[in-house]
Amino acid sequence: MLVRVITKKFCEPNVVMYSTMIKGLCKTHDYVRAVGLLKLMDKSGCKPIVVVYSTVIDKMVFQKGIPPGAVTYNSLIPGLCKVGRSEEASKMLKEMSDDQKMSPNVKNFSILVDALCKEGKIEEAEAIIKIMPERDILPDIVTYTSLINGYCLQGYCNESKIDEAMHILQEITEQGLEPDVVTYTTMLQGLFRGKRCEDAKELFLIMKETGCSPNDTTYNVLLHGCLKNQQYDDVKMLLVEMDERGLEPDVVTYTTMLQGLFRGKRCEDAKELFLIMKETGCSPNDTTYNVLLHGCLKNQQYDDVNMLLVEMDERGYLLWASTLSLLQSRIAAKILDESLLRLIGKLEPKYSINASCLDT
DNA sequence: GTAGGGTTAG
Repeated sequence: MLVRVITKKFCEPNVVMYSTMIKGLCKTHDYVRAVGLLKLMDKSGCKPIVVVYSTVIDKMVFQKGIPPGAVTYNSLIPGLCKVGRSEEASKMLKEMSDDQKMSPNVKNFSILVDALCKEGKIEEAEAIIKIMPERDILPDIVTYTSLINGYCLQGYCNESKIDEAMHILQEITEQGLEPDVVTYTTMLQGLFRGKRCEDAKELFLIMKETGCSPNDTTYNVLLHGCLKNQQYDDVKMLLVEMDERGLEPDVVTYTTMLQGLFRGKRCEDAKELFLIMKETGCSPNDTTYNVLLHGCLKNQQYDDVNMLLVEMDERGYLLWASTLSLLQSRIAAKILDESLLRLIGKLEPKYSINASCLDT
């Protein structure tokens, strides 16, 4: 296909190239290829994907009135969900189920369930799950994980939804479905969201007892949850476990931890963690340095300020406005020496017009 | 087809 040749030989195709090719395919009613190209475009991270998706979908279904085949259905249902048209996806899935020649599978249904849950339409998602067995399709662990996630997302404003998520987890386990690492991680995140740290720790133990191995996402969720809920003493424990399992926190996880420790006024722990981070070969980035500087300044820890500024300068990192103003106020108050101003001047953010905005 | 993340004044 042309797009593969272009990608291989020259460069990533841009949105104009994709759209032109997709339009051409639609003209010849080759919707299967058009949808295939849409998927490729989506994967490549081309931005206005939602608009193109909607255009193709409308051309196919609503203008031409072409009865979609199984392949088209399977591409269209996730497409409709992606652009927030889950009601149409729902209707399409019903049509598909009613058609004797086509048999939607658990994947088709799960995509819809997931989309509904993310839109907050839990009841509709549950209705879908209920009709699945009538069509001889059993919801699997992925289907239920999406449902649990749906409840957990609502737990932001309604903590009782977390209980409902736990209840579902218990129910499906009793039915003989085995929760996997994604299910547990989803539930753990929900429990932390509802500030239920003890329940989260207990579930984490159960998870490991049942032989489900936590992965790096699980640990990131745990670390984040513990720090947000001021459970500082668990951090070291979790880091040791990660190490034992050969998992390593990345720069975002370290920076999150540093920020959490500073917020809890655990400056010594934060400094120690920064050393560990460097020793393990995880390179701090500009956010890490700003978080560190910000944390030190707010906690009246001035010994390392000069060193951090020098390191930022060596790496070509800039100061955030908030960090800069903290520095300036400390200098004005004669807490920090004026001689720092020369260095700070080099690290001040410079504002410029982003040329790429003018490209299109 | 399912889970995660860092900046925002005193």
